[in-house]
This record gives sequence, C-alpha cells and structure tokens, in this order.
Amino acid sequence: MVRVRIAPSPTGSLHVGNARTALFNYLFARQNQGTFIIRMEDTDEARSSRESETSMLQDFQWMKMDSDEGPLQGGNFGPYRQTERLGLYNKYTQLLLNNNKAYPCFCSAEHIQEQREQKRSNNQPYRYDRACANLDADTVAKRIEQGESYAVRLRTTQEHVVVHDIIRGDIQFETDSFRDFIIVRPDGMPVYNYVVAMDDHLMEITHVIRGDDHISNTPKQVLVYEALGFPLPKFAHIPMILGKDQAKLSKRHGDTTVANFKEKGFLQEALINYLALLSWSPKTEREFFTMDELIQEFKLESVSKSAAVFDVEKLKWMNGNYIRQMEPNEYYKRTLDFVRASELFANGHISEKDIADEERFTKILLTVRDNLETLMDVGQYLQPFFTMPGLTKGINAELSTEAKEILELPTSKDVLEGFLGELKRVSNENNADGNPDSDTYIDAQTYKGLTKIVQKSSGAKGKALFMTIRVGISGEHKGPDMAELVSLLSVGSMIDRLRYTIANRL
RNA sequence: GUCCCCAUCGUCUAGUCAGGUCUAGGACACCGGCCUUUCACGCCGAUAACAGGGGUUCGAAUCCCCUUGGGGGCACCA
Repeated sequence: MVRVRIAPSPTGSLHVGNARTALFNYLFARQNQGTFIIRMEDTDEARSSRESETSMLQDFQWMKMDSDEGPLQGGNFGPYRQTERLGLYNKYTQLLLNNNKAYPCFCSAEHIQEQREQKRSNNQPYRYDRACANLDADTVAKRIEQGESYAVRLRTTQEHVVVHDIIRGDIQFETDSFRDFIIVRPDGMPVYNYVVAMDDHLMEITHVIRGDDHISNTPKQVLVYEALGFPLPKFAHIPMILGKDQAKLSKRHGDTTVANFKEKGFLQEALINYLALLSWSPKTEREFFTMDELIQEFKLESVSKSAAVFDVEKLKWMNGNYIRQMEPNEYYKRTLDFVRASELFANGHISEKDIADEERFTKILLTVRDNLETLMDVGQYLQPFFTMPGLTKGINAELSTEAKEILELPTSKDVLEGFLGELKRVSNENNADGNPDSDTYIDAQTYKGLTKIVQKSSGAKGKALFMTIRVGISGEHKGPDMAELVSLLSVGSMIDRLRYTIANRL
C-alpha cells in the first residue's frame, strides 16, 4: 500500500515549487491506489500561522489535489500538524538515551558557535569535537540534577551512509561532517531532521518524494531511522524549479504562488499540466494532459535529474489553449469572477444586469476569447463593447502607440468620416423618425457593404481601412473580429465613438 | 572552503541505461509567410543545442576520466 505525503510549512501561500512536489506525490499516490497525505510542518512558530495553513489548503483544493488525510479531515495517523505531535517524540528520545544511541550534550550553543566560526575562518570544515560523547553516567546524572541544560545528540557510529534514491540511484555520504548531530534542543524542542523521520515512520509513509534541496538532509534521517530500528521508506528527490536567472525560484522572481496564478486568470488545468511537464516528460511529443491522464502516464522513475526553469510564456500559451477549448457555458461561468474584478465593472460600465443577460454576454465573451492568454485579460478586451477610452469617465484616455500610428495614416480622416456618414445613412433608413438610437444594429453583411463604400470613397484598403475603423470605434489596435464587434454595438454608440475620435484624436 | 547533485536549441524537453537508424526530433518564445481586404486565432516555414578536453571503440550526444559551469546543503530553521 503506497502512502505519500506533502509536508509544507504554513508560512505563506502555496509556492509553485511545493505545488509541483505535491503534484508528483499526488499522481504517484493515485496511480497506485495509494494515500495522499498533507502534513503541516508548523513548528517554526514565528513564521507559521493558521491563516497560511488555511490558504494553502485552499490552494490544494483549487489545484484539485484532494488529500486523503490531513489537518482538516484527520485520519488514523494524526494529528497532522507537527506542533500537535510534539508529545509523541519523547519516548523515542528516552529510548535512544537508554540504548546509548544518543547522549546529553552540555556544550553551550555559544561555545559551539565559536568553534564553528573559528573553523570557518580557517577554511576548515567544522565537526563536533564530541566533548560530551563519553561522559560517565554518574557525571551526567549529577549535572542534570543540578539543572544544567543539555541538548541531545545522536551518536554516529558508521563512517558513511548510502541513500538509495529512485531517481538518482545510490548516493554516498561521509558522516564525518555532521556526526553526532543534535536531535533535541535544550528547551526540549526536537529538531527537524529527527522529527520528519519519526513522523514519516509513524504515518507509515512508504515513499518520501520531495525536492532535491533535501538530499543532504537524507543521510541524517537515515541515521535516525536506523537508530530507532525503523524500516526505511523509499526516497525520490525531484529537481528544483528555477527562475529565469537559474536560481531557485523564490518570491523575488515575482509571481510564484498558486494563488498568484489563480488571481491572474490561469486555469487549474493549465497550471497542473504545465507543472507536470517540468522535469518530467511522457517521452512522446504529446503535451496536453488532464489530471486523470497524468495519473495514467506519470512515471516517477522517469523524472529527470536536472532542474527546470519556470517559463511563464509557455504557461500562458498552454492556458490560452485551455481557455479556447472550454465549453461556452463553462467559459462564461469561469470568466465572471474576472469580469467582476475588472476596472470596467468597478466603474459601473459593466453591470450585474449585463452579466445576467447570459446569451448576449456569452456571445460577447466568445468574440474576445481568441485574444485571451489568461481569464484576467477579459477586462481589457471587453472594453470596446461597453465603453471607449476617453469617451467615458474613469477610463484611461491614452491611446497605445500602435493605435496612434494608425490614426496618423493619411487616409484616416476620410475613412472615419466616410464610415460615420454611412452609419448615419443606414440608421436613418432604419428609423422612421430619422434619429439614430441605441436600438439599431447592423449585421456583419451590412458592415462589409459599408466598408466597400468607404474603401472607394477614401481610397484606403486592407490594414489602413480596417485598422482605422477599429481604432476609431474601439480606441484599441487589437481585439475581436471587426464584423462581430460591429454587429454587437448599436449604431448610435458607434456614431458617438466615431465623432469623439474625429474631434479629439485626429 | 567543504559535501552532494546536475549539464542537448534562449526556455521546456526526446534521444543517454541496452553506442551506429541523430546531417540530433518536438514544444514555447523570436523571425518570415499564408489565411482574414484588419490585430488575434489557425496553418506553413526559417534560425537555433550535444559545455570543453582527454580516453575506450571500426563508430560516442550516448561509456570512462579530468576540467569548466550551474545549483543545493553544510544550524540548537523547516
């Protein structure tokens, strides 16, 4: 029975590096009908918080990595927060002390620190001098009785430790450099490398799958397992995710948390898919996988040994693909949060009433879909349908450089005035009272006919014709197909827009 | 400094374990073209890599050694 765990520290929201480690654990668990466990390593009280834990657990949920055991749902191997497990460790420490596999060390932290610095400055590796390794029992008892504080050290007897790693094979370490490391601090707080080993054993973890920044911790943990007589789990150290500068991905690289990507309008499916492809490959040319397909295809043994640079550009590309593949109704639903978060909505240009007209709103959303890389982009592309920069208060009046260049074309005045004239003519034909109002629309075919007329009168064609009309009406140099855009805007509003552009922007 | 890990296009990778089919394949980005009398989407194409040096071998991206480069650890942090 496979049991794996992800053990994050609740010190912020879930980082993509951790998310990827979690993903590999999750995939491995599911494909083996195993158990996926979340354990919070919250013993660093200064940095850990319950809020962080909550947001992390939400991130896992959003990523659709459902856990079988964890701090919220519990399980048979709890508790699932390290701070709640502290009582479990004492008896093991006592056992080690009784067996002489560990011993109390009365050296002060300051003294050790001094020695370490001295060695360092001489460019020599520090090793504990084992000053307290062989004190006789009476002395020890007496000093403890006198209230002298002490740390507990694990007695290291072997010269080297071999770690068997599923991805890297055997790795050998000399124990010399960390010999007799501390497992319990003077205040009784057990140390990380000691605690993980016990937790993993107590939770019956079969495969420890974690980032390769933990490789050098592993021999210490192996020593703990052996001292306690615990059977070893299997280890698999997966490569790090790097930033553009090839250094370990961290906050200073910008957006690196799952929450960041969620907010920016990345889809869970795309993030999972992209993350799965960092340091793992199906060894075919296929790139798109659903979670279920990943569960089928993923192979822990074929995880690469080298680190991967996180490339947002490729994630965006993948995200755009997922957006385009969605069912219209799902697309509508999943986009709404981002519509409501947009500036247009905040300024009242898009209202709940607009959104509630599901058919029309979906139609509009669909016309801008090809332009999206993330769902957050909708705000930008929806603008032409609901307002125009400069025309409406609260919207930035600045035109992009590209848009300005288009309006500077020699034919642009003729194009805009020509098109304005045609719109007026059409609306007069359609309205008995001769006043263009907001209920008159033209269809794509009519629009094409009008552009032909304007082409003749202005002499502009192609880009000079269509881009000028686009900028004149929308204020943007990119966006949905013109025929679709025009057929969704009332003639009255287009007339207003053109007048504004002619008056203020030419 | 020391220990450990890693090394194919700018980036993600296939090929490496079982050497020849590799004048090194795919994808992102970039550049060019087509489609659309427009941007985007889509399609087509181009540029672009075996870190260096020694071996072993008829033959090395693939095996061995060295160098170089990069990363991570070296705590009474997790």
